[in-house]
Amino acid sequence: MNIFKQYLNTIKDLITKNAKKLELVNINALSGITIEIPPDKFDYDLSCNVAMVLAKTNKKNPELLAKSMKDLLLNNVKSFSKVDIAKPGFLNINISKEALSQLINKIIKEKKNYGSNLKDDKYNLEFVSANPTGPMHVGHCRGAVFGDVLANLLIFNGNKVTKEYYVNDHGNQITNFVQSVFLRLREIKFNEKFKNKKDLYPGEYIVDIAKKIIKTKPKINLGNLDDIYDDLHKLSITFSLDMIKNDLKKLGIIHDIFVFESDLIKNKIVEKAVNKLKDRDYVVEGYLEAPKGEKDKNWKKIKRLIFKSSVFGDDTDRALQKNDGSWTYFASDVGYHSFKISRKFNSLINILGADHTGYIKRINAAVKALTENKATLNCKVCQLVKLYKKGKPYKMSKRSGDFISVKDLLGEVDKDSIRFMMLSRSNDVELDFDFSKVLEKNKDNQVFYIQYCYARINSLFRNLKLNLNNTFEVDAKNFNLNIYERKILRKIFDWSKTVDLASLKQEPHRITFYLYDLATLFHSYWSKGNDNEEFKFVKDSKIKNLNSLIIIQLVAIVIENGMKILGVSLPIKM
RNA sequence: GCGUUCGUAGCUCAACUGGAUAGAGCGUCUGACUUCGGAUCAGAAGGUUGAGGGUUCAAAUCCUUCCGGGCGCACCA
Repeated sequence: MNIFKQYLNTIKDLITKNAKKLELVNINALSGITIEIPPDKFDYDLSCNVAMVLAKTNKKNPELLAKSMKDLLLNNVKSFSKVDIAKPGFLNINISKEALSQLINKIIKEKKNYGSNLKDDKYNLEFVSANPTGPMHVGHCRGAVFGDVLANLLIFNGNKVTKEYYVNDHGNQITNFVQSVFLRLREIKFNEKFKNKKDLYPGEYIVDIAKKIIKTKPKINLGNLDDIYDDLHKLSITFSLDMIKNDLKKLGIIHDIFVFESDLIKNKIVEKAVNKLKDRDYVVEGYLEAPKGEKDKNWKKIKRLIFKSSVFGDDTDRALQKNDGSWTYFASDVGYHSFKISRKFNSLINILGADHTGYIKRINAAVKALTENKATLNCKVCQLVKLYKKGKPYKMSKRSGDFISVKDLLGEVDKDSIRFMMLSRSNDVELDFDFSKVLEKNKDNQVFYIQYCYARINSLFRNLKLNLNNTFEVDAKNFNLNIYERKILRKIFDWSKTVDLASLKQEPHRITFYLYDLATLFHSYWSKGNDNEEFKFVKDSKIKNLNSLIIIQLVAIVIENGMKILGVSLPIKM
């Protein structure tokens, strides 16, 4: 249930039907009208800009138009008890008591689904996709949480989502990785000291992988890498990926599908995708210009397949083949995206780290070329995370090189706090994460603040010996809400809109901000009873007004729904 | 240099894809509570939304030119 959409349609219909009466010639602009909660200082439930929008296209005075609309609304919409006009031409509306009680009953009925807008799209969401050459670090962590929560959000809003991880298990870096594992194996078996050469992976986690390989295949023949390469490749990737999966699991993240680059190549999916582009005349065999700026020693002028991505707005055309004729990373990714497209999603989403911004145009171009501009690919970029401890930059890395691993982070902070903090900023802004703050139990700590709000509600129900999960009916006869309850109720109505907007813009951080605001309203109301007897809602261990209790229950319902989307736990006692 | 992204209160950030007097938190200054209605609450001060120009009833938001920070600019992944 979304009351904004509901009443927006009511108003639109009414105005369309009465266009003549209102002397409106042009009502095309109706698509631009919105309904929202008015600013805090106005004591109204809804606010609509319709008069201002239509005044423009019909060359009318907005305030006069608003006046005639006001009468129209009051005479025709039963649920509106009051309509006023504010300065430039806003219509401010109050909903009648009867309608409000019905709306509340509806929300309580919907409960766990309240806020969902019952969309029905099929999304493909690719996220994390960290190279299996090493452990996950903090940079991956933000994208991981972002992707997972975005998936939860879209699912909550009614959609189907496939969560995918693309495993780059092919190419030079992987060859180097497997070679590093091989050398570590020899180190263990033959006591050959591992010498760190350029391009090899020195990290100690390679030793762990080697140890696991020896455990599963004690008799592995370490004479020559080439002889065992395929086997060793498979084992190394499996164990390395296990390490990543394990970190993800601790963060509460589980992917539906892992797609392996090597499989795409083996099964000719890359080749077929490139052929498709060839058929459409987006591929040429030719020469690329030498890269400008720094001179690249390895650069050779060789005839190769090139994708004309500049046709679709990319800065330059992109190579599909390397010097040796094998596919580039980009070519594989074209194959991967063609594989995604073949599975008929309405929308593809890629979550990328900030260092991949430059890649977006290229892959977008590929998707456009593959689908004749039909499919939509949306690349969301997560900016950097900077870690702090007590205000000082946090640099700790026991064994993973010069970055902080997720494992290190999980040793310092719990999963709930990490998840919440990763969404405490919009994704396109850098994030400072001071995790000493997250360990405090006060207002500084937003997770705590929201959890505490929920715990308080539970404590109230406990004291009243009532079950929070019970369904209560609004007492419509005595329906009088005080100003704090009205504010809370309006915020509750806003929940479905927040969910919808966050889904539409693919911005899960809106959920965290919303929940914090709701918690603030609640805490404020709660403490009113300290100053003023009138606002105490319990007397002699009994609830004074059932409607107050229901408002509070609504808060609990929305917090439950919201925290479930975030994947953050909600203790009933703290 | 090119691309991209951001620039909002002393600090960290919001702002419903153009709406009303631009909102929170931290910090500062006041006050309430002295404890399971508990780890909070109330109030005050704090702004030319980086700068200029444009579009309109209405701009932090759109266009444009600058200034400044991040990221990227492979046949790597």
